[in-house]
Amino acid sequence: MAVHGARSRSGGRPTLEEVAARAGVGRGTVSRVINGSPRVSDATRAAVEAAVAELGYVPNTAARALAANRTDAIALVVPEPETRFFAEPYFSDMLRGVGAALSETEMQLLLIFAGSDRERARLAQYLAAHRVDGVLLVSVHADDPLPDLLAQLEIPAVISGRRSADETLPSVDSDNFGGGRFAVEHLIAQGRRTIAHLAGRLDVFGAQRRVDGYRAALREAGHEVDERLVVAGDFTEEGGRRAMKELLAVRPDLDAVFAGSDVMAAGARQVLREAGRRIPDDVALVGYDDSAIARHMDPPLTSVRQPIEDMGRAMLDLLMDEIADRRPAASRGLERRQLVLPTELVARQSS
Amino acid sequence: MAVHGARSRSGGRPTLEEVAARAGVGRGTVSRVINGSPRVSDATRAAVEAAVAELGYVPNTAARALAANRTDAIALVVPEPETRFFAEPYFSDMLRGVGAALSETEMQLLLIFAGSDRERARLAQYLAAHRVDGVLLVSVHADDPLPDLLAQLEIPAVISGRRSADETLPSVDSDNFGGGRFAVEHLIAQGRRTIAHLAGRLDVFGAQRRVDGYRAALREAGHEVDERLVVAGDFTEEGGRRAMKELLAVRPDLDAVFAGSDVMAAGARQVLREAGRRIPDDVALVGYDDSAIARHMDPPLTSVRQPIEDMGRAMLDLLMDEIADRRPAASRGLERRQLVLPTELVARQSS
DNA sequence: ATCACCTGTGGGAGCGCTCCCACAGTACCT
DNA sequence: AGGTACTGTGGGAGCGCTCCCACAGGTGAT
Repeated sequence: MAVHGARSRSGGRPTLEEVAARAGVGRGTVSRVINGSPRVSDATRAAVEAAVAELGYVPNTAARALAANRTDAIALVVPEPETRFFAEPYFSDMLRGVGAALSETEMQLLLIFAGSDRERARLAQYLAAHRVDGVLLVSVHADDPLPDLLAQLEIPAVISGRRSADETLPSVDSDNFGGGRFAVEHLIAQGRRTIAHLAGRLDVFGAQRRVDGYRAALREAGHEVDERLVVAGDFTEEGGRRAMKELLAVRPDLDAVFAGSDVMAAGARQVLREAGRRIPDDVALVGYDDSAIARHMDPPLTSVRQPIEDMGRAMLDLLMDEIADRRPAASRGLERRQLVLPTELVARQSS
Repeated sequence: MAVHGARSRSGGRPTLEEVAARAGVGRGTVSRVINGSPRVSDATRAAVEAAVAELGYVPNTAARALAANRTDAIALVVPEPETRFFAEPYFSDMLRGVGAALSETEMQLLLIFAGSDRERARLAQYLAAHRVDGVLLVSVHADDPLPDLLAQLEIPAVISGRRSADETLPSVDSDNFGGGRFAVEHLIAQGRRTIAHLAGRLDVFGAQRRVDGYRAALREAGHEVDERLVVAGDFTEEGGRRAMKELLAVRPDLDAVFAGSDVMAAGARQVLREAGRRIPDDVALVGYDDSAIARHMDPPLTSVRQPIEDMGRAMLDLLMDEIADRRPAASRGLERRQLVLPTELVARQSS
């Protein structure tokens, strides 16, 4: 038994018990001080804090998680093939926002990719094991089974964007409708008459809303909406090229293009240039996302900016609320749990 | 005591004990099966596996961590203000490599930013609490105290790049010397005579090595090295502009520029264009990193590519080895623990 | 003085695993 | 026949916390 008593497997780190002995109090009292309980006298608290400092005590997370049945960790789940995700600043900005908000808490962040089937299976294991207290879901498609899995496991989750107009999960979205409208209003104000729209994937709700905004702006300005001017790309550069060629074939007289992403705008620019159209002289071009590509394009691309960092921050705040208020979910409405943040136009030389 | 017996705080998830009862074996045997011990008969193993499947058993990570004193988690620590990091594809590619390698293990990945002092303090807490089994260090400066802290806490770590020629940590680097040399050899092959170098921060070892490669290529080709042609930037666009102006003032006859990063090349391009130099006709331009910016620049930028994804993968492999082989560190040499991966030139229209 | 009720505190029990000792059973030697 | 050495198995002890019950000592009403 001496063997057991002496093994000290945790690398000699002090335990609660040792802190308690040092401070001359009981284990429970130290626990109370560590966890900020008010039911401790000032003198005792000071003594414990001194002992903690002297010993360099740091709580053992695993023991705490086991005893309290929580993990103090949340996951940011990216259900995309990672490639697309990193191509745009969307992800990094969001991560920055989350990170900033996170640093005000004791939570830690796990980054989980769930692009491949294999990664999906791993994720399901993680969640089933309740290794996180909550989940941030980024860029989820309408038919993704993940939200259902989360609901079934009763794991709090917040989604970025909405899957449809009647999203059921707590969510943080940006004003895609407004973004589309701003872009088109701007082009109209510049005197453009024939404005095309390179839409994103229409099964993405946000992309759909941008189209709605495009149409609304045209109508409000008294322009008629020619549906041939709306061609769906798939958010990629190649998709942008393809759609732009189609557009040019159908309406060679167009004098402005609003693309649903900067990457698609980059594809469109190539095609326009090859067709001998000057930007912005012959055709004005507006992108979406305000990414690095927009700033470095030639000419620099006018683009619609979403406050992605703020969205990340807001998502974390919402999630923390979800985790904290574990009352029966039905007792609260969705009103306060769905945010829509504003978008803005960043004008550059392409329009 | 009925109260305690019935509380089932883990949300009704099955425990090892329950699996054991179901399979008609002891706790230890189930543990052996779960952990892949060979000391279990085939029949028993099958019975346990059946019970695991029927019950949907998933091990409790916290309990395992507590009992075994390991966490099955590693951290990717980014000691940079996040901003710079995401601006380049470096980070995302590395993360992709790490992620790919990770999916072959049971480990989970924590992403930790340690840019601000506040974040640093948090990180120190994490590490002191041994919340991870190992650390991947990305983009560490020569004078960073982090590696020492890690060594002191005896936490395995692998670093990307080297802090100096005699790096002590296990590391994965790319061939910066070769990269610099390829760029300059390429320019010489194109018939360029006066080749300038926009260097990065010279306190970054990799940037220094690129300069060495630049000099070596010139010498090997019998060119003389004019030190006025080497100006240090700071990896930023603004730094690129500043350095390019300086270069143009000192040697207006230059006909090629090798920039230590694509972002600096973008800055240089602006200045060159303002000075009326055509690219590549008057001045050839080569960047470094082969980032998205390179592909979208006008004209598309020739750039040196590092196999960053492979580096990420290699870093994880090394780290797993470090975690596994916990023999006295002195018993192994550094030879097998420092990798240098090749770089290659991606030629485009700017040269 | 008696009771009720606070505040502050100590410590037992338990979280779900892993580790390891003990031991039954079998196989192979001398 | 008796040893020796495996292989496979069960289960006690323990990891370091949190939760919560028990209780001491004080305060104020009766």
